[in-house]
Amino acid sequence: MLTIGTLSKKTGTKVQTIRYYEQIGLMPEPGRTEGGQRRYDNAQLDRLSFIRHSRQLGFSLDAIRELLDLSDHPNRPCHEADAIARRQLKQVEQRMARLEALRTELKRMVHECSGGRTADCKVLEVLRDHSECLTEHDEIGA
Amino acid sequence: MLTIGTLSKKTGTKVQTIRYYEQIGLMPEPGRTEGGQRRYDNAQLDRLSFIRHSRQLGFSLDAIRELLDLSDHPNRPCHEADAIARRQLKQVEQRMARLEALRTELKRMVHECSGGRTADCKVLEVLRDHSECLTEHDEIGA
DNA sequence: GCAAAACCTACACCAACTGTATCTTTTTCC
DNA sequence: GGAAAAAGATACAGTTGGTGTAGGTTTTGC
Repeated sequence: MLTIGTLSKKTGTKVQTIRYYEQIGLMPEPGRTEGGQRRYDNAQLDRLSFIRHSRQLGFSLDAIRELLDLSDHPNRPCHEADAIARRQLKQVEQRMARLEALRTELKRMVHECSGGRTADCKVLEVLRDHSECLTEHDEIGA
Repeated sequence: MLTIGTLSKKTGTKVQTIRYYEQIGLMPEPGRTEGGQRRYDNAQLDRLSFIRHSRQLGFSLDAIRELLDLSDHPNRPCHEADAIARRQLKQVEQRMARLEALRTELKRMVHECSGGRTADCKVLEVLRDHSECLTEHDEIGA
């Protein structure tokens, strides 16, 4: 029987986060002691590890919910899990492409800054004047 | 004299977002008509363009606040703006490195999935078993 | 048996918006 | 000029994925 603190250490998840996962229905309600404290078993430890690992791979909580559901039904065809992973891969590649463009632009800004007054600072100039922009970057957030 | 809708179209910013920027003090309070509607001038259009362009480059609203402040004081030395851009560049490079690792892992997952039952789905297996993991990916969020 | 550590609930807060409801102003068209 | 439609106003809730805090209870270790 594991306390929430032990689970927290074993999975690298904050205690509050575990309670949060329970609240949103991602983790099942665990058993309680007489005094009302949560106690977990190994199945729950595995489930939380699965969740954390998936989060580290960039899956959204919704995607993880789907994956857990698939994992709970071993007789269903596998292509759904594969599709989720493929979707995720596509997203990651899109993000990388966008970041690559931003990196180019930022490098240019930094290299052109000669260290004078802000009045003729290239960094600010580039930000002020969109037409200086070499790349198309119309999506926000990374 | 520009309406908020015109400003919205010209900068590709949602109307609500413009009002939100005003609320958090990033945009100044504009003039109003008799009836209470906002009216903007070109200076404000430029400022909003600056904000949007900076957001597209991944700067946080806090960083943009600093940059706007620098931009408002042309006699200050430029190295602060340069430092902000360098910080941003470093962040972008870190994100790219992390995404690169995730991409490798996801590719591996997708390629190994043979399309059988979820019981022996490689995608789920990888997520279940952290020890299969080729990369170190302990930071979350991208 | 008592202090300290770990736990409990409940709620507020973070970024950076977006969406909704309800109402008023402005524009457009006949 | 007057009706209808488009655009604007405020205020507040919701989004994602958590984190932080306050104030109280339970468990553990010596």
